[in-house]
Amino acid sequence: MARIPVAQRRRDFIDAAVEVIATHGIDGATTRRIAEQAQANVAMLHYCYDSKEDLFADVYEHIAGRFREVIEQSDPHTTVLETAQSILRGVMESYFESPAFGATTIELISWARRQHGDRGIAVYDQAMTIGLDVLRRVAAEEGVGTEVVDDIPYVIGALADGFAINYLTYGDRTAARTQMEITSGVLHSWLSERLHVAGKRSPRKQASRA
Amino acid sequence: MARIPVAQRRRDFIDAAVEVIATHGIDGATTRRIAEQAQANVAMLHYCYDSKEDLFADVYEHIAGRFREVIEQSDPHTTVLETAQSILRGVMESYFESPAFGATTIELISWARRQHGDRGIAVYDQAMTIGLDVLRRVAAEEGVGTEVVDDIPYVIGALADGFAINYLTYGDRTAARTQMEITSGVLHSWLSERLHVAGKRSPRKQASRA
Amino acid sequence: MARIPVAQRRRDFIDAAVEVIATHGIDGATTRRIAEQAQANVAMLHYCYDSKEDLFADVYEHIAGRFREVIEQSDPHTTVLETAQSILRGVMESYFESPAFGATTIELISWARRQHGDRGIAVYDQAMTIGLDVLRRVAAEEGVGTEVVDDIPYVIGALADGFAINYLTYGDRTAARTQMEITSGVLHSWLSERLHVAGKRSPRKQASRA
Amino acid sequence: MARIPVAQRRRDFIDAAVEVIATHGIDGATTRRIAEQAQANVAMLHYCYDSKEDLFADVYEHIAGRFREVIEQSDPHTTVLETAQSILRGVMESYFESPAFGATTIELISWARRQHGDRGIAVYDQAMTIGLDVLRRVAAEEGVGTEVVDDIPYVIGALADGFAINYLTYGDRTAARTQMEITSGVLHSWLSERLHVAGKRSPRKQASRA
DNA sequence: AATGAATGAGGCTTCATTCAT
DNA sequence: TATGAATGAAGCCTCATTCAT
Repeated sequence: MARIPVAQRRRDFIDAAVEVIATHGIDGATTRRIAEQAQANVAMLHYCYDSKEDLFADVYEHIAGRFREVIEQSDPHTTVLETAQSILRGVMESYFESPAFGATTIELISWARRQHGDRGIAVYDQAMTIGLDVLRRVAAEEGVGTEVVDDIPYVIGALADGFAINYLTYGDRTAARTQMEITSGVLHSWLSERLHVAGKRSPRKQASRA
Repeated sequence: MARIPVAQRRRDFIDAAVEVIATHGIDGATTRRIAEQAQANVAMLHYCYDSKEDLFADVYEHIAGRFREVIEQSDPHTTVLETAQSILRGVMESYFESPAFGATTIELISWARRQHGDRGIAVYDQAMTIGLDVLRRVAAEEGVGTEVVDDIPYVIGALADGFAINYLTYGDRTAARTQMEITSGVLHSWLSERLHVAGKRSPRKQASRA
Repeated sequence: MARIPVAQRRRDFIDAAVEVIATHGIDGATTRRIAEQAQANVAMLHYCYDSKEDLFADVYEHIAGRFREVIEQSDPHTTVLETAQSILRGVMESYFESPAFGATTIELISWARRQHGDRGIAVYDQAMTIGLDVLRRVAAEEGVGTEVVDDIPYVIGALADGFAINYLTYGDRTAARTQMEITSGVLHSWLSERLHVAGKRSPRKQASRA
Repeated sequence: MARIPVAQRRRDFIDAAVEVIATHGIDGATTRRIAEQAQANVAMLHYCYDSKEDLFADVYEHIAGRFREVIEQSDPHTTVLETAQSILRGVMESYFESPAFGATTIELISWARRQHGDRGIAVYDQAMTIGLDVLRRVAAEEGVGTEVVDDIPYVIGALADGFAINYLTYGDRTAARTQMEITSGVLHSWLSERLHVAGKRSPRKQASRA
């Protein structure tokens, strides 16, 4: 009935897919359910996307895009510590704001690993690389050796993923708020110590601490 | 075929399921594949388990059991810091030793959240509770206020889960070894600081630091 | 797009259909593919033809028309033997020149038999009748009894169809050239003998030889 | 219900497929229709065959097998002429006896050409080769140069295919009987002349006549 | 005359599960 | 205890066709 251009329809399907994946998981995200959620026909889905996998790839890009936004918005901060904190908080907040987004992210990571080995890594890597770039830029301005920041993206990622799994399992917003604080504190402790140690040495050449 | 008692058969199916879930994901873990991996018949599977879901529930318990073992083995340590470190390391090592175990865990967490909201929480909670008990016991012996350790299980869980996702995505053992060190270091920094702060105050009443 | 009159569009669709049927077979000849080949829109096809079946009926007529042309071009020859040879050769040459034409013919014969029992017969019959007319005219001029030629169209048809199937299966042009000679020789042998026998008898009443 | 072993079921499906292909053509031979004809379930079909294509491949072999039988039964005849006639008649009779067999053969030839280029050729070739072997053996016993028979299989094949198409189009058994006689006569005329010419030369070294 | 968007029907295939032996 | 055979439901996808512009 309502004649909607394909571009818009695609966006609808992506949103619908995020919702359905979050609720039913990757394997429960059937074309039927997604079409229903998008108030469309199963045939329509295949009019917009050649295959279900194509749709998922777009969902994947969509999710990755939101990560990029979150990370890049943390640019203006001045110190490495503040920037890292800002990125971690941004990511956790976006999980917090939209549990569907978080759940879908976790589901897609598994999906990507199985279906597209390299592709899954690529997007994950991309997020890491962008974070690293931001941090290095800040480090340079701060006069800190850029190698100091190399491990930070991994720690941020691990903490954020860990927070997400916990939040999604319990679904408790109050507890999640507290855990965001704790998680943030964990990053703060580690990074403060790390930067302090690095500061004592010559800013060049610094080995990663175990 | 050799007549195998049901109990043994069940164990075979659980092991087979772990392997298949790790390789093909939850959705790729079909009854056929699991039966094949267990060198059994599809009908046999339904002779041992009423439904696929029942089998998965058992798999879930099995995984939880292994976590319990890992945690409880960390009991003998004397300080809170050492105990926490030991638990985290133990969990990460078990992921590292058997990627199938790690992958299956991640898959099952999502599955449990969807299929058995409460049940998923129950098992997760159980692991947390056991960890907390161990830590409290140690804290009491160490003469530290037991509330200090309340947040530790969450942090250990988040760090371990984050490590697991990263490791499973990249599948790089060398990088994983390094990341185990980093992750361990993160816990150390946070916990040292936390315990130090707690020590300066009166051992009673201690707020979580933001 | 350029505004093309329906009549021209129809011709384009027919040509496109011939090409697509030859390549993908009757069942692979989808509206999409045909429209694509005709550089048109799927909806356009249904603007020109009410249904896919209608289009195929037109394709069928088109093919039949080409047969008529081939047969009628053999008119000027003077003896029955020469005329029959000319028709057979003409048909085989047209298969040889355009394998798409041959393949489509074979495909459509099956289609017509299934879809339009009578219609399929009609077109086949038409070609036979035209051939028969031509041969009778020549026979009359040659002073031979016209009944002698009654079976010739069937033999020509059978030999031509047999040649076509073989050629389309192997797709070997060199072999096909040789087989055209052989096929031609077969007709020659049979017809010479038949005409010789008929000549010896009274030109009236002649039984088909077993 | 009726618990039938897979081997038997497979045979049922093959028979059903022959029937359905004959009636609805290759493209009309859907799994549903075939299962229905075999009084089975669509899922049952996939229990016996991994895919529809696998079933068709078996149908193909089945058809080819019947051809082999027909050809090999013509072995005992003593002269090349009689043997060739016997083979041609045998093939035509089998078409005549079971129009479904004939129609399916024609349909499968197209299918094989499209789906399995080489495989289609292989079976066609096989039939030709077997025919050639039989003829050569007879020729040797008859003291005729074996090269004389090289073109005979092609001619038999072409005549038989041509007969089949005609018969299947008209479906007229009375006419078909007559046409079998005519077709047989065509082969007789050609072969007699050919053998006569070959006989006049030295029985060794003989070029194929155009 | 032309074309993007829409859809119900049906294609093949796989699934978890049950039945009969 | 064990296992071949059976099946309804549902998976993804493509088709011919129509609608609205």
